[in-house]
Amino acid sequence: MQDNFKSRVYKIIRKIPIGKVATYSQIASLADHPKAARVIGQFMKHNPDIPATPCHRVIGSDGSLTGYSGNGGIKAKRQLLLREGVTFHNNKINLKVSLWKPDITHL
DNA sequence: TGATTGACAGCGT
DNA sequence: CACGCTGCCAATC
Repeated sequence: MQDNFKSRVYKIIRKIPIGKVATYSQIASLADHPKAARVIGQFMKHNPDIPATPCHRVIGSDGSLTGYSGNGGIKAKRQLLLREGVTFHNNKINLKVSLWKPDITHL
């Protein structure tokens, strides 16, 4: 188990529940590298564990879809999220409703 | 070892 | 509101 930034990112993404989405920046922040949002995208593109890493649940800071190397590209990504119950607003996701909340450990 | 890349973010126009 | 440029970071070639 390496504490590589990469592995950590994957772990975080795997924790994203269905019907929710997380932003690159947010994941990067959870991975202790708030500025490394771009790197997240690179790991996603490589996507070493497609079934385990729902990269389609990772979106831009605005709630807009970016990238996606899958078949259909952005369109497919949008469809996938819609299918999971994410509320879209034109071409953007309603973060107010669908943004994933990283483990609320305390409280 | 060094340089380039890239699925972002933020600010300015 | 839409588009463009710059800054940042780790991985990959």
